[in-house]
Amino acid sequence: MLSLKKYLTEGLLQFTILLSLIGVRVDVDTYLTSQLPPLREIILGPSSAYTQTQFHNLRNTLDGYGIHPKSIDLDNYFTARRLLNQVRALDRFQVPTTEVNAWLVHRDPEGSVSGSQPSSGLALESSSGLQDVTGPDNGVRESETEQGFSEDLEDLGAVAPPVSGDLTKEDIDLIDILWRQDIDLGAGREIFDYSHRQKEQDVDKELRDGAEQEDTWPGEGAEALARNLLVDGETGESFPAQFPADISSITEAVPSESEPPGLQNNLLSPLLTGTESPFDLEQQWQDLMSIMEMQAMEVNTSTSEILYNAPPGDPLSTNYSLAPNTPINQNVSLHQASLGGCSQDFSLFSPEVESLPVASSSTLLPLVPSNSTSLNSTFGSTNLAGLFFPPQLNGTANDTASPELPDPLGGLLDEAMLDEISLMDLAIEEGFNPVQASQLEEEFDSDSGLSLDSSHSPSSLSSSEGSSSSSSSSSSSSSSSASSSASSSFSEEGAVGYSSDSETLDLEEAEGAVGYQPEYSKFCRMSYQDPSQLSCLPYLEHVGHNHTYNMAPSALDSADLPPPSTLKKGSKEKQADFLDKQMSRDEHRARAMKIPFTNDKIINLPVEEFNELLSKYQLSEAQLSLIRDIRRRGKNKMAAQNCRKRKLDTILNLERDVEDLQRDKARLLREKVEFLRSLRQMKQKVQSLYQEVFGRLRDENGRPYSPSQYALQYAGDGSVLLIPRTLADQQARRQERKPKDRRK
DNA sequence: AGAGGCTGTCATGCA
DNA sequence: CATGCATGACAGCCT
Repeated sequence: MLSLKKYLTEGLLQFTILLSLIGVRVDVDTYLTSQLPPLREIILGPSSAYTQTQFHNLRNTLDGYGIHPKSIDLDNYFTARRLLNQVRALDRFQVPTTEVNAWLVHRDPEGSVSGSQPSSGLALESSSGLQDVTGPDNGVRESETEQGFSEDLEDLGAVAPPVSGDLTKEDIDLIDILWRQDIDLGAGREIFDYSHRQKEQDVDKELRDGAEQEDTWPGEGAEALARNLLVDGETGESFPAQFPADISSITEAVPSESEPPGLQNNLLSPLLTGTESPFDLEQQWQDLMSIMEMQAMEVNTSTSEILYNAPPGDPLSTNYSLAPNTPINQNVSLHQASLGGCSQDFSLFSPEVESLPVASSSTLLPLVPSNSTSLNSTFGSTNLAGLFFPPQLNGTANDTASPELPDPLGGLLDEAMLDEISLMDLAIEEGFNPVQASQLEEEFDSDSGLSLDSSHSPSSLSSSEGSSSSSSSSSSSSSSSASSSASSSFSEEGAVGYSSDSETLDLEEAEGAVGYQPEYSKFCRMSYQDPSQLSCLPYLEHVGHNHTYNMAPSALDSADLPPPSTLKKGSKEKQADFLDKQMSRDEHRARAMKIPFTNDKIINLPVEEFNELLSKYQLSEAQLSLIRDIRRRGKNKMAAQNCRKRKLDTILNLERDVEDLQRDKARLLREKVEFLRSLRQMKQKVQSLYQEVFGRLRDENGRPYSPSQYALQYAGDGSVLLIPRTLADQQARRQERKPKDRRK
């Protein structure tokens, strides 16, 4: 009853804490009275065999380490593991927060520019947070508030994770509601991880029609182009174009502008639709890992230049002044440039220029170079001209619209992949593989649902622990309650201990000579039988190798008790025989040699006392030799047991470390996917903004610049320059060589 | 009967 | 050098 009460309390507490942490209020009384099945399981005790160990969880320590698998204290171990797992699982909900906090360190407080500055329309700098870029919640807000986008280029790297702290109350409520709904459907918490939510939303974006999409993108539901799917040149992942809201926000920041309705379509014609071929998951995993490593370097080298090497000052407060030495454009400043309507701007583009953005039905992503310079590589260049102008704008671009090479990451980062990542993560985090998970699921489908935790520990699935956790090895047919009582009494009595001596041992003293004392007393006293108990078990067969140390006395009773008739016959003889058998070889030898003290003393006494003891008796040389051998063997026996225990602990720790590392790996991978997704979106936005700004530039005569002749480029001081394209191309080539040289 | 696990023991090295 | 500990290897026993 005590354990039952503890179990109930523990289960309810955990459940309540869990729910409260995610914002769900729990009225325990209500549940108690309503007798919902899961809670009834908690109250009355689960019937699943997996939860048997919970019953003898009498000492609930939270260390979770150093538990010998053969120890009956595995219950504690399992409980601790389960609690730890649950606690660990709690942080999953908050992971994005920590990430964002770390990334926002890069934010330059001086880098932002008031939205009133029209030029800052490059909008890389408007005051709204980058969080607008990513995250379903943020996506909603983006359309709602039309804040445009945000942050200077230095912050581009910070776009990946959502700022949980920025979640509005509505968002949180929505999350809670969704979670509660999905909990009923059996969805795990991971579903509500940010990546999952984003995944879902992305899936929605891809699969749903416009009507459904309005649910998540209320602000842009009317814009059909918003449903255009863009495929990232880097990852190949298709995703919905988000420019409409962004661009409209830009145009709001430019008061003199009226937004031509056709512009967005021009800018945002989809490159590809999200068609992915079936793929082998494992292969993709390997590909993903290798590719990501490569791309990590690429991103680090390329994006960091443009994202983080930008001058700390406001790049746009001084922007648009032409480079003084620019041979052709020395008189042209963006400050002086008049901003015309976008439609006009684009109509004034050269035919090559127009061909791309206008052709919304084209399979080529506008602004994404289809020649060798992919968006990924060009984005890293500080040369915005090489960056954002489509190949059609370049001199070479018009030659052949070579089909865009599929990005090796394409398809790997799609939603299915993300799901797999999360699945794997789930499996790892829960401590068992998916097969086991499904098996467990089946079992708990037919049994108790909430008691699954006891088997989350991978080690709990091993057979050795199955026999050690309870008395089930020999009396497995006994009911759970019976076994629990048996094992509980067993554990309480500590009936087994380590000594080959049949004498009553002072265990404290016996263990005093052993290094691993606390654990050793629990786990390594394997052969010791209390004489009082031995008297009840006169027919134990294995004297030297007692493998029954895990069994409860009752189990031993039932297993080893002879028929009553034989027991009645000469029980004293049998008892003596048993005791005789129970003695170890050394004890027999000691008895044969008439050693006047116990083997336990021989083994466990400190050297001084041992020598003192020897000096008290007149012992022959043979006796002394035997005594020393007994002492040596006894100590070595304990040492061997310690050694084995240590070895086992090491293995278990390594196993745990592997799990942790796998969990970290999956998490990092997930974060990376998120980051890449966000980065991709930012690239698109910067790209569109480039076109936006460039299209509105006018020379002294009020005419637009030809994209084939001019390009925007970042200068070292943070300003944005309009330079001739030939110059820009040269610089771009130089930029491309640098990393190669570094690699050499 | 054989495999595999558990235990004790020995040899050896180290402190 | 004696002692204790750690550990690999081996054998015996058990399931």
